[in-house]
Formats: sequence, structure tokens, C-alpha cells
Amino acid sequence: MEKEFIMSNIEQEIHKMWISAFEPNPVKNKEKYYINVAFPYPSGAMHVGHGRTYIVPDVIARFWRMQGKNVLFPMAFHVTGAPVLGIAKRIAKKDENTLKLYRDLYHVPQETLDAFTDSTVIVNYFSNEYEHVMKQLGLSIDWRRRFTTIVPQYSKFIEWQYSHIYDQGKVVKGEYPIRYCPNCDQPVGDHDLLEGDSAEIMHFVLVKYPFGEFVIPTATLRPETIFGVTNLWANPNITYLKVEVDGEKWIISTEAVEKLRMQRHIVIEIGTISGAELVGKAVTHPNTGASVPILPASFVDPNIGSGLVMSVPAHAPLDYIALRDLQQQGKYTDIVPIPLVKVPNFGAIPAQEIVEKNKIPHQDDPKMNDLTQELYTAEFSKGILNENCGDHAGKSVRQARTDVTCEFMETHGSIIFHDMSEKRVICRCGNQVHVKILDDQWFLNYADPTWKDQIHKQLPEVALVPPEIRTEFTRTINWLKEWPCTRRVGLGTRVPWDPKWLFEPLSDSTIYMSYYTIAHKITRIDAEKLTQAVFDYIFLGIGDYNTLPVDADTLKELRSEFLYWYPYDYRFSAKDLISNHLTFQLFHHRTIFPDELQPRGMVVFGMALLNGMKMSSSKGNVFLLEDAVNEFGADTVRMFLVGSAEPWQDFDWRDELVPPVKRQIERMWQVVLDSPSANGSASIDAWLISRLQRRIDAVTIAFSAFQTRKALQEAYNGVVSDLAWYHRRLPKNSSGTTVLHEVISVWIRLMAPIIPHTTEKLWSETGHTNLVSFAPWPVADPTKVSEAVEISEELLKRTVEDIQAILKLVKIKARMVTLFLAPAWKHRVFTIVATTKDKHNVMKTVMADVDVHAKDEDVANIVVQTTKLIHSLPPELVMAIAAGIDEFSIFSAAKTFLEKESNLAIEIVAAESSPHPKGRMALPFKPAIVVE
RNA sequence: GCGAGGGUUGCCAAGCCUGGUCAACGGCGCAGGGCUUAGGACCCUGUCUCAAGGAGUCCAUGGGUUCGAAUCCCAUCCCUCGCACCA
Repeated sequence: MEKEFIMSNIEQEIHKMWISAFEPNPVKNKEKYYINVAFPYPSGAMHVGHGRTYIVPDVIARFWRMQGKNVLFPMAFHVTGAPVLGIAKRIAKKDENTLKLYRDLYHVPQETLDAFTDSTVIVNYFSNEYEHVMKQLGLSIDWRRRFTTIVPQYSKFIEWQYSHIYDQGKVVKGEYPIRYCPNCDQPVGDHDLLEGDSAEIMHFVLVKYPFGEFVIPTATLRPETIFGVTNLWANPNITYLKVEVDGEKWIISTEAVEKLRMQRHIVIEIGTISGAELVGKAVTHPNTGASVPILPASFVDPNIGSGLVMSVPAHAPLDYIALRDLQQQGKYTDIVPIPLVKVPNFGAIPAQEIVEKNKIPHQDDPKMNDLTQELYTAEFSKGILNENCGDHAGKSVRQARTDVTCEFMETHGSIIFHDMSEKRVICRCGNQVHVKILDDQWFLNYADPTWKDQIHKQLPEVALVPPEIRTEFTRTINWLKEWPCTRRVGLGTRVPWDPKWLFEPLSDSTIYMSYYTIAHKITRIDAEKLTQAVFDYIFLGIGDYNTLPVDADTLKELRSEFLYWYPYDYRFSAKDLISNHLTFQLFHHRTIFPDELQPRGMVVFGMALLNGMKMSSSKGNVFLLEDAVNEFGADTVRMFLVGSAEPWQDFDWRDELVPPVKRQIERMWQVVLDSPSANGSASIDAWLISRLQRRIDAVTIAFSAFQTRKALQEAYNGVVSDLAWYHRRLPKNSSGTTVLHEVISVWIRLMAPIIPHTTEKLWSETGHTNLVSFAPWPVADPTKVSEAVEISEELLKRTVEDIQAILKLVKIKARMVTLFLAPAWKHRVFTIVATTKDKHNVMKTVMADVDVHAKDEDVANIVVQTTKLIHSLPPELVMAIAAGIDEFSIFSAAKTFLEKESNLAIEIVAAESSPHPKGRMALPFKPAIVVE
């Protein structure tokens, strides 16, 4: 049968056969298998990195479906959140970068792009694109269950979920620092920033120095150095404000006033004082009561902290230089740095040392930042406080920092002051962004020890792939604290008890896997009727369905469908979600659902690279999935992504590696379509069938363990290499025997989860009327496994290799090859060595056993050789050989084959019947070979 | 810095848990041969060094345990991911 292979035509044809094929409904007494994937946020087109995330679960779904399970694989779209709002705004403003991305990279048609000023148009467009590409890839998704997270029914579901959590007291109100633009009067996310998106919110400690009736606060990240303060710095060129902060009189910079106000402090301006006026005066050290002078420094930035700085010249290079400069002018010469921290590889005054070693001439030297960082890091990681630190002496810097902070907050009125880590953090509107404390923010209280404890107890029940990630989950559970679960802007569901807030996107997608089970049916119900009690009945079985606003039959149907599918069996997601989403969903399942409905397992994916580089839409380093499918075909893309790495490993899409994969599929196509002409039988048939059983087992085990790459290697490369040896061993004019019909039928099915289109077509081409997608998975038949046949082929394979190795080395023109087979007593030695557990007495056992005439040969040497040989063979093979092997008949039967392979005459001789000295080299499973 | 994972022969990548089956699976690339008008594809062979089927050196670096280590232990260096209001 000669048939041209055009992948795209086949794929289109097959997609028609699959319409509505993968829409499972509950079937009584049929075992279900429910898998799901973290749903996409459709703000752009899919690239090949996304491909694997959805292809691997599909491969697994297809495998279990062929195993006879009722498999549910649903998909939905997560459109909650703020990023699309930003995108829509940028498109409305005709931002060139954004337009370029969407027009040129994502190929969005102009008229659609024009409508992208509406964020819902964006998510709808890309949701449809996602579905289109997923269908092209042949994903066996039940599309009836598709939904988005802003449909009214889903919002009702979120309200139901949170009302329960709220009632349990796990949603609490608190305050939280966020980036905020005073001009827009809104929180700013990364995507809203014009500049400074790498800036973090830093938490400074405000140390207050009494100054007459005032206090002068200084902001520091290193409160433990308070003991080494020698002076304060004030900028003599600016004017400070006298203010009243929460009833206390402070002196701070103008810039600090607004920041304090945004951090919930009441600030009243009462006067001014120039920096120059402050210089020369002194404050009181809050701890020691010592007098601390205020010195002038032009480097003090009114925009950072309070606009006044405490100086620790022994440990802060900048402070040291500033002081040195003044002292070189003969001023303040009585001030000496106070060393506080002992650091390995540094002397007593590290700041001085590092500045002098690097010959820093003045404060503005560009190296200053790096040096400061170097010293701070060294002190933080390895520093120990010395005897100048009072009660804190002997503590690590890390420890002392926490302790001193607590101490100062309790006894000296210190407060936490939040500020950005970079000076310029600019909102899209052009204004400076500050830190604002939201005081009515809602939090999920993951810090609740009872809740945490429940998750810790449950985690061992959850199957995790790969197992190494378990420790990361454990750590995440410990590390999670209150999570702000609401925000002001974006798409999403309103908080029922506080409607000015919306649920934040990570918080509204924690138990949606349960919603899939009823998603296709709940759309029939008017959202107004979806009360708390309705969901209570569907998901918890609570209440009387006769008294609810939805009719009883529908309710019972939804309830039973949910119970049929739930709990889910496996959830797939990328590894970067362990520290939030994947752990959150454990918390939420635990607190909503009973024991028997908790998540059963998770598979965590590695990251995606493109030609060795990180994939990034903004940098243009992406390859769109749709383009890949059009260029190479869906099956090629699938097989490449499955074959390049196991799911949990990082994978790299390398352009040059893709075409060879397509050729492999074409090769399979050819082999399968050539097979019907095979006829007759051959002695090698039994071997091929035996090997096939092992391949079936290996593939089955690999798929069961989510080792899709290994499964592919066994299913493809394994079968191909078996077929290669089989063809080599066929009689001269045979191109295949009827055994191929069986092999081909199995092979198609083993490959079906990975390349479903090609195999579906091949399945029907080879005369089947059902879909291979639902064909029974092959089962290995142990009665078809023949150890003896496999060993004899192994012996031939090794011998052929050895003959060829020798032919290559030998200088003479060979005429013939003689094989000398090891005598019976050597086989006896082999068995003894292989089965004797006490390795030290092997020689004794052998000498006692082997009969006398053998002893004029070098028995000891043979034992050594045999031991070496045994070490170099797989243990199963060794045991099989030890059990007995008839080499003479194996080689006799394969004489023609050996002659064909070597193109030489072959003679097979028992070593003991020949005087040839080389014959003594013969070992079991390793005949002596003489070429002449 | 903290937490998790990882560094294998030109490249990608198995093996490591359960030490000898490891010169180390498989794929890619490269070289030679076959096939072909030619190219591609396909098939065979080779791809650390020396060599009658063997030997030597090798699995980030440096030590250690062991009869024996890519595999176990210790130290060091390097890479990736996460560190929160964001999908």
C-alpha cells in the first residue's frame, strides 16, 4: 500500500472524526479518571512553551482512556485580574510596543485590535484562539465544560466559597503596604509602571532621637548598628519641616510628610527649620543617653526615609568617607568609629578597611554602591556582634536585627517605615509612586496554625510527581502567612460582604476544578437562583433539594455528577506555582470539602526555553504554537515536546531538532502501511513477539508514572530497533512475515497517546472501524515471552559485534571465521561463579567441582575471566545463562545468518575438539573467534 | 541573603535513591560507506586515547568511605526556579 503522508490533511480529517468524542458523562460502574491543568490567562497568543503544559495531560488522558477509564479533561479560561486592563489602556493610547506585540507577534487582525480598547474583547478573542489551537493540537478536551471566571454562575460559586471561608473566620481584615499612585488614587501593579518595576517595598525601622521637645527620626535597614552611631547627618542645603506626627513633634524632610500620611499617620505641619541650623546641635542616643552631634552631609537625600540619617562610620562605607572628609578639614576630630560587628576576613573597622583597600577618593565614587553591598552582605551572613552591643553581644547580625527591632518598637517608640528600594518608581500617569498602607484590606489567614496543621497532615496523602517537590510544598505551607485576597481594580467577583472589593485572581481560582464537573449544566440555571443553599446541596450534600429555588431533578443530577468525578486524580501545573496556587488549592479544598474529596495528586512541570533562551513575549523570543503546528504538524509538535524531556524537567525548543521528529513519524507511517504485504513466517518471529511484550510493559509502566519521554523512547525507538534486528534476521528474500500484523497493531496503540492523528489514520487504514483513541490498550502476554529465544539472539548479536570488531582490527584479508565454543566444564564454572554468594571461596568451590582433565588448562585464569564477564552482563541474563544454554544449536541454526553478516564462511567448532590454541579463550556466551 | 532543584562524554539528555550490568541508554550534530542523475530522505559503520574482541583515562572542583564510586559522605564553585498581592 503506497499512500502519501500529508500530515496537515490527515489532522484535519481526524479532527472531524473526533467531534464530540471526548465529552464524558458519568457512567455507572465505569471507573473515572479526572485530570485538569492550571487554566490559562488569555492575554496573548499561545507559544510552544504553553504547548507542553497542555499536551502532556492530554497524553496521559489518552493513555488512561485506552486503559478503559472514563476520562475527564476539561478546560476553562482565567480572565480575572488587572493585566488586560493595562493592555486595553495602552492600546487605547496607541502605545507602539503594545501594538507591535499584538499586531506583529500575535497576528491580531487590525479590526480586532481596534476593539482591544475593551479588555473583555481581549480575553474573549484569546480564549477563542486558545480553544482553536488546542483543538488543532488534538487535545481531548471536553469543550462543553468551558467557562470563564467572570460568568455570573461562576461568580456565584466564588461568593459561595468565600462566604463559607468568611464564616469560618479565615478571611480577616488587616493592613498592608502596597505600591500606590497618589495621583491616580489607585494601587499600581507591575504592568502599570513606566519606570522602576524592579523596585521592592523595603521595610525600614524608624529610630527616634530625642532633640529637645522634638524627636529626629532616622530610617535604617540595619537597626542592630544603633550601638555604633557616632553622629547624625543632616543636609545643610535643604529646609526641614517641624511637624506633629500622631501627636509627637518630629523634624523631617518635606518629602517624608506625604509618605507618612500614606502610611496612616496624621501629620500636621507646625514650622520649618533649615538643615544648616540643625548642624552642630546634638540629639540624645535613645539607648545610651549619650549626646550625638548632627553633622552636615550633602549626600543626604530628602526623598529617602525621613531625610535625616544615622551614621555608623565603622560599618557603613559612606558614613566613613563623609566623616573622613570632614576630619581632613580638621573638623570633628574627636569622633572615632565604634566597631560593632566581627566579620571574617575583615579587621575591626570594616568600612574603613574596604574604603582604603579600594582607594576610594570621595563619596561620589561609582564603586561605592558595590562596596556597600559587599560589606552589608558579608556582615549579614557572617557577622557576629561584639561587646559594644550590650545584651546583644555574641548574636549573629541576622538574629540581632530582629531582636533590636522588637526592642526599639517596644521601648523607644520605633515604627516600621515603608519605602521603595529605588528612587524613581513612576506610574503610567507620570507621577512618583509611594507606599500606601491599605487598612481595610482582606486577607486569607493562611497563618492560622490549625489550618496549616491540617494541610501538613494531608500532604502525605497527596501523590506528587516528581517526589522531590514534596519538601518545597512543606516549606511553602510553613512559610505562607496572611495573603491579601482582594483588590480594588480588575475583572472579577465582588466580595459579598464588602462590595467595594474584588477577589484577587489567585484567590478566586482555588477550587474551580470542582466547578468543571457541573460547568456544562449549571449554565442552564439562572445565576439569580444559585443561592448559598443551592451550592451547599450540590457540593456538600447539605439541605433538602425540595425547598430550593432550582428544580429537584436538576439538583440531584448536578450533585451526582460532582460526586462521580470528584475528587480529581491529578492536577498539572508549572513549578513556579508551588509557592502560591498549588498550595492555596490544598488549603481551600481542605476547608470546603470533606476528607474523601481532597486532591489526590499533582504533577509539576519544568520551565520552557526557546533555542536555549528563556521564552519571553515582551522580548519577542517566542515561537507561537499555532505557527509550529502549521509548519510541522500537530503530531510532530506533540512528539517533539513529549520527547525532549520528562514533564518535570526544563525543556528547550530547538528548531533544528524538530524536523527529524517529523521524519520519524513518516517512517512509522511507511513501515505500518508496508506491513499488510508481509506473509509467511520465520524463526525470528518468536523473538520479535517476545520483545514486543517487554515493550508493552515498559511503555505501560512509564505512562503510569507520567514518564512520557521514557514511554516514547520505548514505544518508538524501542520498537524500531527491534524491527531493525528482526529484518536483519529474516531469510534472504523475505521483507516481513505475518507476525508484523500483530506488531503493527500494538505499535499503533502504544504510540496513540503521543501522536493521535497519525495513529488514528493508521488504525483505520489497517482495517479497524473503531477509533484508536478508544481502542483497548495492549496487554503484555507473559506466555509469549521466551527467555531462551531472547538469550540466543543476544548471543548472536554480541558475537556478530565481536566478529566485526576483529575484522576491523585484523590486518590480513580474511577468508573465513571459526567460532570455538566453550566446553561444558566452563559452563559449569560460569554457573558456580554466578550463583555462589560467598565470593571469597569461589575458587575453592570451583576446584572441588570441576573434573580433573580440565585442570591442565588454567582454571584459575578462567575463573577470573568468567567473573569479569559476569560483571559485564545484566544480572537477568547471567542467571539465564547459568541455567543452561545450548550454544552449539544456536550457532548452527544461525550459520547462514552469520555468513551473510560477515560475508565470510563460518565454521562452528567445540573448543575441546580442536588443537587450536585460540580455542582455549572460549568462554560461555563468548566464543573464541579466529579470523584467517 | 533565604528556600527548592540541578551541574554527565561536541550539543540535548539517561543513569545517581537501591555502589560492580558504565566508555556510560537514546536523540542531535559530525565523518565514511551504500542507495541516487544530483540533493534530500533512508540503511550501515564510526565519533576520549591506544589496541585481535582488550587496556588506559573519564561523569563541575577538591577531599573521604569502600576490594570497587558518575552513583554514598564532606567542602568549594557555578546554574535554574520561588521569595507574595502577581498571572
